[in-house]
Amino acid sequence: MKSYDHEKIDKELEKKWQESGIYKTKEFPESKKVYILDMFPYPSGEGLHVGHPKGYIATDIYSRFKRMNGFDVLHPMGWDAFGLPAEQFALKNKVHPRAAVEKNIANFKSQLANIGLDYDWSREINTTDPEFYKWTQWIFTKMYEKGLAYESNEPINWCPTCKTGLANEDVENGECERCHTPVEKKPIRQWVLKITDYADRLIKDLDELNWPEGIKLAQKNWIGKSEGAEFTFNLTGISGQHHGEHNVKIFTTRSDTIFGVTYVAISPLLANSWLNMGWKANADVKSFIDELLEERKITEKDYSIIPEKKGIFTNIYAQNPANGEKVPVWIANYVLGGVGTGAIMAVPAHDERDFEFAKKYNLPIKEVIRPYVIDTVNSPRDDKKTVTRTNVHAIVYDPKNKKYLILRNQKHGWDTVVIGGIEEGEDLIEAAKREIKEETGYIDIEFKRKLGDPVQAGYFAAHKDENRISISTGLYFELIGDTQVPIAEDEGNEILWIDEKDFVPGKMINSELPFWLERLKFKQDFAYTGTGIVVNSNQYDGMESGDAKEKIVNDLGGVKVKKYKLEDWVFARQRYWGEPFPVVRDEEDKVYMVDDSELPVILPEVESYEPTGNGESPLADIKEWVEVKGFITEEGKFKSSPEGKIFKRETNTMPQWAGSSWYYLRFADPHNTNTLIDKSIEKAWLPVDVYVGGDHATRHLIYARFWHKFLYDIGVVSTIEPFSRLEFLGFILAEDGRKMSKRWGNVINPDDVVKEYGADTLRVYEMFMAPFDQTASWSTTSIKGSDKFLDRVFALKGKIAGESEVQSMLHKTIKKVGEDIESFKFNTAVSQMMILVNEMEKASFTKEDYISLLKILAPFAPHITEYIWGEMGESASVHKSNWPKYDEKFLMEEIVTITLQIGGKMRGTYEIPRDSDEKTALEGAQKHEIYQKYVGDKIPEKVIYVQNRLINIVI
RNA sequence: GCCGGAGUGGCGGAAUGGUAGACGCGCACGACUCAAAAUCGUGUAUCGAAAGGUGUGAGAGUUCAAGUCUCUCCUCCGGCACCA
Repeated sequence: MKSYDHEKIDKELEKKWQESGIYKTKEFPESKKVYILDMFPYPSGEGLHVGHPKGYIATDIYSRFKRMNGFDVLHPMGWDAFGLPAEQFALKNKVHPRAAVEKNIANFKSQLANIGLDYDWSREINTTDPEFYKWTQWIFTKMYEKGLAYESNEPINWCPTCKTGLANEDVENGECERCHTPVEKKPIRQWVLKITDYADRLIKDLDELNWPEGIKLAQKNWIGKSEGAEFTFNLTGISGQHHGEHNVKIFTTRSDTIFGVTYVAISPLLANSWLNMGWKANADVKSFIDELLEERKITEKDYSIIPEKKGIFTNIYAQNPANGEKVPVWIANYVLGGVGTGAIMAVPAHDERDFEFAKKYNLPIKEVIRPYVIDTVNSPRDDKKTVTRTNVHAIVYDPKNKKYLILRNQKHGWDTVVIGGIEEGEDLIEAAKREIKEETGYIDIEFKRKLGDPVQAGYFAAHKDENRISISTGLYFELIGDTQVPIAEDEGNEILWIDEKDFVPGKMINSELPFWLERLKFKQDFAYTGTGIVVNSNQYDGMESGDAKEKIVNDLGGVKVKKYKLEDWVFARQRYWGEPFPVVRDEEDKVYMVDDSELPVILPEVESYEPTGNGESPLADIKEWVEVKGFITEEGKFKSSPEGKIFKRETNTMPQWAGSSWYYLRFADPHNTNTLIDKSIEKAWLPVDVYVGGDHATRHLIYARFWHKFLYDIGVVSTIEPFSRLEFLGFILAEDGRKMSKRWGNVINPDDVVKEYGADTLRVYEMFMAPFDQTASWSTTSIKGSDKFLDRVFALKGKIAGESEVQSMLHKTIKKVGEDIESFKFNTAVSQMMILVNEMEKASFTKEDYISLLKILAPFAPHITEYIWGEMGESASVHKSNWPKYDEKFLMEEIVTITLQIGGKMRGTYEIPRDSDEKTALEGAQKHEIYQKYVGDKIPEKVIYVQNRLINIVI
């Protein structure tokens, strides 16, 4: 039985807080401001499960904490209610989406209220409110004016189930992310936003954001910038009436490998367009193209299929602009039509895909990049001359004893493989065998294989006092007999057989060793895709990859190009429940933006809002809405007028992500009818200081950043990024480890938890159960610990005494809880308060101590702390009190416990006064029986003393 | 395949390079109770009778000292996926 009635307390206090308006945000911050924001929810019909409020509880704690520290806090909440989910819910339940949304919002609000969240509801916003979407439409017109919104008829992703076009971001593995139907390519008229114009800035500005690195990286990958160049290869042998240019453009990021091109490969799509332009290919080629195009249709639907590489020679040749060489042009299925120019220069020696293809069709492989390592231990020295040597590295392995043969240089202590130069008339293998014999005496060895092309290394050779550039070929031998002849010349080397575990970089001096090991272990035959020194490339020989890239592009007529994986944002949906576009067309189909004075363009009420599926929105059927009379103003905008001509409205609607791309601005100035946000208010409250939510790593968070940057460019906002800090939350799974879902019958409703344990217990448990950013499973038993904890806090009230024995722990706790809230480590904050409460139960404490505990617990458990606060006769509200200050002097104990280690092992502890010097600490240790036992009268070899912590006696 | 993140008791998890397992759940025993629940107390990594040994996915390394730093490998989760 609980010692307090949580149901009664919760209800009374929530009512009190609402009435007194203690969470009302000021229009302008008067002191330091903090804007803390949750990713606003889509109010689904299912209501909340216990996972949903986790982020809201965290922001609630954070904002209460900040408020107690003197900040003016903006902590609002609203609803992202347009879009497919709401519409589908409405269709299923045969209600109007607006009615469904209103009902769901009411339900959500009551559920949130149960948890004691401190939102200022006077700032509530809703993306489906015309006063809100007026500004969504307004932003669109500005984008159009700046050339960032355009119409396109290019084929786009189409979901046949949802009956709408989709953005790339809405497609997962070739399926619609909502219903998992394979998407099709369908050419329909679309509004598209030019997000690619902002691609560079979206990458660059990530640097300054305090976001989880993983999210930043995901965005970088999604934008997928690659810098390279386009080269033109002239074609010969292209027959027929091909009326295109007789050349092909290729895109590459590795211009430094252009001398290694041994064929050109084009995509089936490009081949097909050549056919359409009159290329007379032979029948085999034609049917092969058809085959590949068919295959592509399948792999576009199922992205998990990566078909075997195949191709066909076209009888066409392409001339390499670098060396004039004519190389065959192939059609290859691994070259994608939609990427780059749809054609590549193939460099099998340095690209794995080209390598695989070249192997299959017996195409030549030409090495042009040589791996290059600079020795980090014996780095080349500026003041020494440099000598280039070509040599062999003999790796000799004894399979019987599983050992490698090495030489240990006595003078320098180096371990090295057998290395030797190549003498006149010798081949590599002969040279290696001779060296092995001369330096180790072994003669019964068998050559197994060559370890790829040479590797170049730069190092300082101390024994010769010169820098060496060494171009080495690795050769692998196995020992077949023990016969050893006398060594020809003794260079002071010890001949050793060592274990595999010692034949590793770090133990061996050879900086080429990683290459040899990799080639020994994994790849007999491979493409080297790294960078290095350019070889076999005429005047570029000897340059480093990076320099060669630059120079080759400039010299050989390359055109520098930046490419992105990110594509422009397909912004129209052929559905009802979204923001209408502020767009009309005249009879010649010319497009006009609606004049600002006409905004918002209100979404009309309709009887049937089912999607048509023919690429038209349901709005197209409402003639009285679609047709509107008006005229075009001098600024080229549409204004309605009963006397005007007939125009037709755009009938697509905006996607779900439109409103959420800027909603955070509106919270700062939610009722402004003149402008999106007042300039001075924007300057005062923005940016969002802490943004909390999950999911959306690449969609919402890229779209919102894009819109924000645009609004910055047109002077609406004054910061280049919307969300300074992002805290990503981990989800709460059901007790069975699965997602909570009606389908599994494992949903835990927060209302039930609140009823059984109270809101505070729910809050404390959700914060305590795991680190905030980590996914964790709900536990119906573990929550009892949090419940018990609050009960014990309550019980402590009767134990207040006149003197305090808990000062040190209390101040330590104040410090830690504050720091942990600041860094979103709520689980350890709770645990620290538990430690304090445990101590308070055992020791005596004062009223002041107890008040401090209530204050630091208040953000986590606002109801019970406020209740006790009142019972104790304190005035006002605990939530209006100041965060207690901790005093450094209580953090330091007078007597410290020293860990006694003998030889690095923990053997015991003892106590000495704080800040004792080493002598005192050692004396303390020597008194210890453990010391006597392990050390006795022996003189320690070394004593390591870490003040106030530990002493380590090495013997 | 590539890029991230993570592997610690029966479970959730804690640990500025310095006593591994804090805190909580669970469990065991005890108290209270006719009894149970609730509550409180004690114990709880592992092997060992003990002394002591062993332990943070596996293996190496650096260090007086490694869960923590370095390398190799394994497993799980997330993202991207023939991007030239």
